[in-house]
Amino acid sequence: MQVAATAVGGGLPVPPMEFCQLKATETIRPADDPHTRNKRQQILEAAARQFSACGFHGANMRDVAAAAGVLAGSIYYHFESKDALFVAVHGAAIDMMTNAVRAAVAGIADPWDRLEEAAAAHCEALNGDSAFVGVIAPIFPVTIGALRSQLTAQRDAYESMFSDLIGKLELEADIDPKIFRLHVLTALNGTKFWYGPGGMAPSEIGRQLIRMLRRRATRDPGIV
Amino acid sequence: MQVAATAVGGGLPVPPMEFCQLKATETIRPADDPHTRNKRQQILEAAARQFSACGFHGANMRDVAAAAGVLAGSIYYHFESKDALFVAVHGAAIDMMTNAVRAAVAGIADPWDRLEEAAAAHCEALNGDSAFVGVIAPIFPVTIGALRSQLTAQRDAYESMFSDLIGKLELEADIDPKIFRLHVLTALNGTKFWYGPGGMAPSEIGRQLIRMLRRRATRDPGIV
Amino acid sequence: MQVAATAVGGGLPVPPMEFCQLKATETIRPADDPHTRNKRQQILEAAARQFSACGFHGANMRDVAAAAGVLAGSIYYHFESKDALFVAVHGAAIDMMTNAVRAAVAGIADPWDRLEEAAAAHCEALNGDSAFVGVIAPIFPVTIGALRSQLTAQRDAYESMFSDLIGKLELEADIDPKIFRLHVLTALNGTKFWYGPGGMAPSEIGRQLIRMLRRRATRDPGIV
Amino acid sequence: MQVAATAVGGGLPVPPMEFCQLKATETIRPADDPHTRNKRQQILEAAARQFSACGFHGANMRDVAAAAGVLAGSIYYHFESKDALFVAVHGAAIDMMTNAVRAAVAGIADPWDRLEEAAAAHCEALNGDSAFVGVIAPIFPVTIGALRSQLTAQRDAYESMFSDLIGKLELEADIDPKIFRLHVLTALNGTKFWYGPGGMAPSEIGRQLIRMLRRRATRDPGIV
DNA sequence: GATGAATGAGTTTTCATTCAT
DNA sequence: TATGAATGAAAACTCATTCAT
Repeated sequence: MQVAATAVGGGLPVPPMEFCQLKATETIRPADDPHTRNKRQQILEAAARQFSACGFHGANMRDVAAAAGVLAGSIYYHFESKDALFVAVHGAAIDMMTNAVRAAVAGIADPWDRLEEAAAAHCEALNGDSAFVGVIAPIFPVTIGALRSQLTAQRDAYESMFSDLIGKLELEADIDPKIFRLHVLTALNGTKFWYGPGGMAPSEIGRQLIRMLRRRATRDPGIV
Repeated sequence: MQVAATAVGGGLPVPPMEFCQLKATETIRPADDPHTRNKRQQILEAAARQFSACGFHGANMRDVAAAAGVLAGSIYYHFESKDALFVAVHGAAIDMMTNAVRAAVAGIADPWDRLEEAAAAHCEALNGDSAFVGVIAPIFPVTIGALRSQLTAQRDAYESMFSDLIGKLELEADIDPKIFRLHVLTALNGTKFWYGPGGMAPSEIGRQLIRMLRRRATRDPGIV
Repeated sequence: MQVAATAVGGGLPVPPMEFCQLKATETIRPADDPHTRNKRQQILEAAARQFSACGFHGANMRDVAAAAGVLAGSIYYHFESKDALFVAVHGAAIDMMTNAVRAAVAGIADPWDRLEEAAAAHCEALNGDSAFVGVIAPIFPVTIGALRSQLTAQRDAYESMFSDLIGKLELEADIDPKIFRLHVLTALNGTKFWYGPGGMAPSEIGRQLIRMLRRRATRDPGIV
Repeated sequence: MQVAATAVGGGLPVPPMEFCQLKATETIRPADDPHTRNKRQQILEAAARQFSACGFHGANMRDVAAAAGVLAGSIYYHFESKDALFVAVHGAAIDMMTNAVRAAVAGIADPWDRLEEAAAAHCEALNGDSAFVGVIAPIFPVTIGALRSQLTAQRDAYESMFSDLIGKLELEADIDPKIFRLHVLTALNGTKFWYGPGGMAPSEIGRQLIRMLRRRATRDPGIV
């Protein structure tokens, strides 16, 4: 199931609020759904959707529970607290993206090609069919102090992959690789706010970003 | 007073939570402060800081009030609701940024130079000394449905400036100007999540982004 | 209004549970009651009754609120938390007892007489018409760690009055004054569990305890 | 394992909360422990410790279960409800104390000596090495209505032993035997709130109370 | 006998909002 | 204009209890 923002007014659109407004019951999957592995997983997925759509503070446990087909109290059998649930979702999302990116770059040699594949995979995971990983992007600013260190730790390993990828590029002397990496990642994450179905495919959007940054001189020095 | 995120762990850092943890009283300016223009303005500024730091749902009226040196109930004389307060802050921020960008590009002819100045101004306003406009970036995902249309309307005029700026560029054929614009704006806004004092200046960070994207062929065709 | 335990079965009775079972509405005093000083005081009194009757964990904020004629949320305007409310009640109770005991011993010279008056006052305050001070006795065992230090501090001053009173007695050599004080105070507090109207007056019960302990040899050596 | 209150600040100390703060797992005895008789007994003991330390409302089934090495649901195979569990613990405690007191006074003739031995035994059982009987004292005030009659019934037999013991004393005419008994029992129970290891032994504390009350005239008229 | 998973009513607490003064 | 006090709905979380396995 895919929930995506539709660009409104042609500009940088405000993000999708569908879940926040959706009656929780509409998103309940029946217990016998073949895709249902177990309750913990269902809760994790429901939480991913709610956090994705509403942010940490905007999401509430009752809606998560309803979306997972359980009562609010039942979540606490599986997760210690809202914080812990968020950390679990975030960790799972990071894991998925790590796997996706790793698989995407495997067997590719050219540094710019590797980065392009990584960006495509990141964007695809973030906006693709599962959209489980939506938490990655939007919750940044509503994260509370207590969660910071845990989330940072989870992200570090993921982002070091991009550091490595970018470290292999031959960037112009006036480009700081760290600034480069941060701009790339935030632009990629930013797609969560404006991507909508019907337009360019997520992976292609990711690719475009890297192509914009790829200097012709580097890419195809002979012609220039 | 400036509150900025410090990059933690070398990766994409979680954003600054200083305001959320600051005792409200510490941010109260005495009513006779020479900088105090009036209560409405003070509330607006306090709200900008809180919304910036905590997001829409994470911020609360009592802290805004305390930071403005009034009681919670008093806000309602000046603003109809939390939503209205947010829209007012957002509108004021957009106005400031519009002015800043307009002033920055005035008198500059080259399209890429114009974009670079615009990006520098955007970044400076977002992360600079006043940082009033912080609301622009982080609260996207926690915005509730009822606010969407109002916020979108406020943004449209601002973003059309960037549309115009980018429309003047001679982009490669395989680059979609709309995707280009969205990537630029989200990357620029993303600086809110990782910029910290002590590193590169905000305006230089904005400039770097455009320089990364500026094709040598386009910028300086004679040499290539 | 007085709520007291009635001894059941002739033994050490379990304490009164009337308040726990009473419908909250039955204890609401109308807002125009002449005895009503203000809401904070009313909440304090209602809390004293609930904590007295049910203990710290057994009492709940909703019942306290209802008994004070406000909604549960309103309590938090006056008190930061349940803990803080309890500490406030406890402190007020200690103050009342301190005053009562101080007044009772004023102008009396004989050490045993002074202790007897103090015991009478303590018992009277604990079980008398107001019974506000009921918290003193029963909540001991349900006190949570975080409250311990605050409650202990409040008690120390009060109990040092008894230390002083007892220090003036000429106790037999084999009687430890500290053990003596602790036995006296717990016995006095214990009356909260078994005192009931219709029997001996509280002050007389307190007096009896001291008389039981007062050695004839000490009191009236000439006759023996 | 013994958990006792340490007097804090020199006054009537708030009671021990060690168990409430102890991680449940730390108190689990492995199932093959030679001291383990059976699960029911383990649950009873764990419950005694929790109720003792936290009171009826403050104790919770999950901690009792963890301390007994079972899951919360499993308790319900052995006991119908939390109330029933409490009644069982209370009954067992009363039985132990009854046996202890009966054994202590056996073969002793002098009424005051008999009472002194009974008090020593009561205090020893309450604060001694096993301290299983801790429930006796502190939960009084948090007992809920439904339990009253059952608890009272269990206590009656125990307390009638003290009635008998006291009935044999030749008390002064102005001392009411019932008041005397109640003061003695509550003072004895009160030791639970202030006794701590390192000071006087529990049995000696009990003895001291009786010695304080034992009139020299009555005890040893010839000498005086 | 025991467990894992859930329940649902209840807990304390928060917070946007109102309103008489 | 601003405040002190209150509201009431909703939040996160707890906990005794149930029940199929």
